[in-house]
Amino acid sequence: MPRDGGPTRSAIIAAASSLLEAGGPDAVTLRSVGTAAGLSRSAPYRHFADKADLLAALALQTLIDLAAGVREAAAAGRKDSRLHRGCRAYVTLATTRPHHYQLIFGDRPISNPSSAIEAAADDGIAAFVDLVERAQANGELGEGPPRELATVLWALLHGLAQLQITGHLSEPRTVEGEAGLNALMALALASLRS
Amino acid sequence: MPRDGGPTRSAIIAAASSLLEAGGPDAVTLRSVGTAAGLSRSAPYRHFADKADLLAALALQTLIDLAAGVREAAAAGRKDSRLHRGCRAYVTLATTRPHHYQLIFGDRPISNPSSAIEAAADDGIAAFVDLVERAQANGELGEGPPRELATVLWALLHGLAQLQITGHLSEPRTVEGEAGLNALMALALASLRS
DNA sequence: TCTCGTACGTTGACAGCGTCAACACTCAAA
DNA sequence: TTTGAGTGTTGACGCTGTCAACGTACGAGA
Repeated sequence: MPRDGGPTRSAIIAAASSLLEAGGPDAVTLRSVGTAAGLSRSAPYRHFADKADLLAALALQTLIDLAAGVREAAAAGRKDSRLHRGCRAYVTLATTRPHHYQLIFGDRPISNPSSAIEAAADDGIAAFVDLVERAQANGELGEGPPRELATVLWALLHGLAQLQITGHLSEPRTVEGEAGLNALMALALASLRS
Repeated sequence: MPRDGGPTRSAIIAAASSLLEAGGPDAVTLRSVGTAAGLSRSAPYRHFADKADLLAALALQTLIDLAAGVREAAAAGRKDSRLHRGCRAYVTLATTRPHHYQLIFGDRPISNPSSAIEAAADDGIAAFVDLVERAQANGELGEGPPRELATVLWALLHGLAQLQITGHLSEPRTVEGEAGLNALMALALASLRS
């Protein structure tokens, strides 16, 4: 019976997170997670229903961090527009921790699509809606229903990020490296100007 | 030592494909694939280096089918523009066989990113470049480098498809069902008009 | 103070998995 | 006829997720 925010539970998630970042999904076994958290192999079962449940918790955390990162980057700095800063932050966060990001969009359905995950995804969309509305207000984006436009924006950024993560953007196809990815994003935003 | 196009190899791929479509990635074990192909459990090892290699072959086939489907839909019918038909075909193909589609963008890197996969991805981009160039010619899309615009278009469609597959598009967030998805796509294309 | 239930952690065990080694058969080329 | 490559089989291995059984610490109620 999982207690909500116990320190052991957090330690387990942190251990899984480190293993995932360092070695990819294959490195995350319940045994290695237990060991890395200073526990023994099936201790995670006291805090998570199964492995999928643990990974879902990690995906949830990633989703929350992503939305927070977008808001933060949009609010801070003044080099270019809020819209650009927010979008760049999303793609950068995704490509910097590719395995975490892939967790959110992996094939195996998130075992507990409960309130928490739903709320986090809603919050992510809300961050994009905010970007869109402000961009529309200052003429950076054309008219249109903000919620739907925000979804399109999310899809676009997600597509770019994942194409990059999976290596489908490399030369000789289109672009190279982070600079190329940013250029592509700028082109996309410019095209959306309408 | 895998022979190129042997019938047994094709049977193994077909068996894996059926299992994947019917039961998702967890249903695809080398044992079940062997059995479904009328062979025994480690027969696939005569035709594929390992499981990842088999799945890569399936991903390759999916990528090829995808590009062909887009070209075909773009060429046939006259209800709306080539651009719309091609884009709708991509999203429909992706969401109709979600597990296959997810194979292409899964976390585990494709083991043999060899000429074949590269060529298939290149060909997919080429199909989108063609759509973009024709759309630019008749004013449906604004100016801009076709190759880069095609990549943006691919990213957008991929994002929409995968958001849909993973359930992130359902109400109460944005849209519901295939009709909603198509509406979203139309909105995106209209926004790209520039 | 004693008791007891609950949350937490451990070890032992199991079936299923990917994988490889050893072996067997088939059949075209020498 | 021999041979070698290609193709298939079974046995066995270590690793994995998972569960049952067991131990322990500790706060609440008698």
